[in-house]
Amino acid sequence: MAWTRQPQGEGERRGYHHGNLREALIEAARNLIAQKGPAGFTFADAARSAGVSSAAPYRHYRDRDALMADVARRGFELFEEQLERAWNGGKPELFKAFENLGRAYLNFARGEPAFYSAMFEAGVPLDSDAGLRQASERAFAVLRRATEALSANAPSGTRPPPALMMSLHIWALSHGIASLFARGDAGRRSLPMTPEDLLEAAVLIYLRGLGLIGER
Amino acid sequence: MAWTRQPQGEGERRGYHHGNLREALIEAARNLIAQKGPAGFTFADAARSAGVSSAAPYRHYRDRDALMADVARRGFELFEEQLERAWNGGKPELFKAFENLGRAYLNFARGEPAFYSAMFEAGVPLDSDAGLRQASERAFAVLRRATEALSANAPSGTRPPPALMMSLHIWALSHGIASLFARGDAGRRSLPMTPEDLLEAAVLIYLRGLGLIGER
DNA sequence: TGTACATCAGTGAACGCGCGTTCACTGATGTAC
DNA sequence: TGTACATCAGTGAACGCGCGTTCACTGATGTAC
Repeated sequence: MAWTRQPQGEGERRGYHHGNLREALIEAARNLIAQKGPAGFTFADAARSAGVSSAAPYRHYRDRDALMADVARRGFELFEEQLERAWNGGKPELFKAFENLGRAYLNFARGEPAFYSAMFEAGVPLDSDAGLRQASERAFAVLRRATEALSANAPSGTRPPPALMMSLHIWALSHGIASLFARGDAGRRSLPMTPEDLLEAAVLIYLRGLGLIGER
Repeated sequence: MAWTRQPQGEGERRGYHHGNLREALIEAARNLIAQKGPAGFTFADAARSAGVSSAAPYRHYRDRDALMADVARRGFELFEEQLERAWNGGKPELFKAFENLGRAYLNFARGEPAFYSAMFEAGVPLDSDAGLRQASERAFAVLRRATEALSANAPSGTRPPPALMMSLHIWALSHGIASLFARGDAGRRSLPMTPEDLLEAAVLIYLRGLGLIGER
């Protein structure tokens, strides 16, 4: 295994140079946020948790905020990846793929509470970093493409609904349900059904309201 | 003005006893959060900002978390009040009142970013305090009553939709739009329309999907 | 209505601790020849 | 292929600062008689 420059195995002893400290700091922050909330770690904590001296992070980040912004960026990249995989180009069937997309949103909030709060709640300004904004936009673009496919597929005779508006509605709906009921941390509210069922029902009603699916 | 025990005017000089430190600490926290984000203040900050020594808050709160929980509780109380006033018992007309309710949700997120993040994003566990949970439930109950009125008003011949589910859908939708596009802090995303228009359109489509309003 | 006393809600000084940040340094890596 | 050197990414010691928390205290308020 010599084709990666610094194969940093879990148990391996590292030398003077860490080799992948940037990644390690993001990973450390992610764990600490998951344990203690978005406010629950310091720059020094992250260094300690990555196993380096408290001065080392300054080689990579200006301060804690810069690290947080990078955590958010990584979060959006993973988010996009998971949404993309769930949507899968609309296969095997448009509505089924759309449902998978919604589930992926909820799963992300549940499985990655640290990324989720860094991305949406920690108060990281989107324009603090160009890469962050782009990553965020790319994730939303997956949703946008999906609603475009649905809109283009509107029954003949009906006017196809505007895809941008649809995607914003679906985004807000998924986001609301994820934030209130599906998040994987202490802020989650309990619910007399699964978040997935709640979301699916809402989407069905919404699509019916648009005339994209028939009456019950 | 002697009927309140400690009329604590803005410019007035206070004596040894503050008289209303609890309120002042909540107010201080609210301002500090609004300025510097949910993580942006310390217990000592709050004391300083309220004009008391750093030991004084311990007479009222065990620690910062307890103060935050109380901020969230106050937030829910104000939220309930504003929602209730907007709904106004469904007057003058059900759908108009329902629209007002949605607008009040967005207005709260916009006008009270500090309360909003303490209530929904700061990671305060709802069951950290019984009063907090109740305040949260009372706010939601306003929404619940509104959807019940709408459901009870369903056109004859159609089966009235379940009000609980409706209220959860509307809540999630409002919350998603508020969190993503209407919040009054740095996390807000820009939008090619007003959040109000986006929400109104979504609600109309949703109600049409439920058969509560006719085709366009 | 006055007085004595208990209780309450503040003060301010003190403490230990860990954070953020800087600095001269050093070991490891990359590269020019 | 070796060697010299520049660059890079770490160390660890040091610092000042402010936070959280405790404590004995004290001034103000409430109340019993």
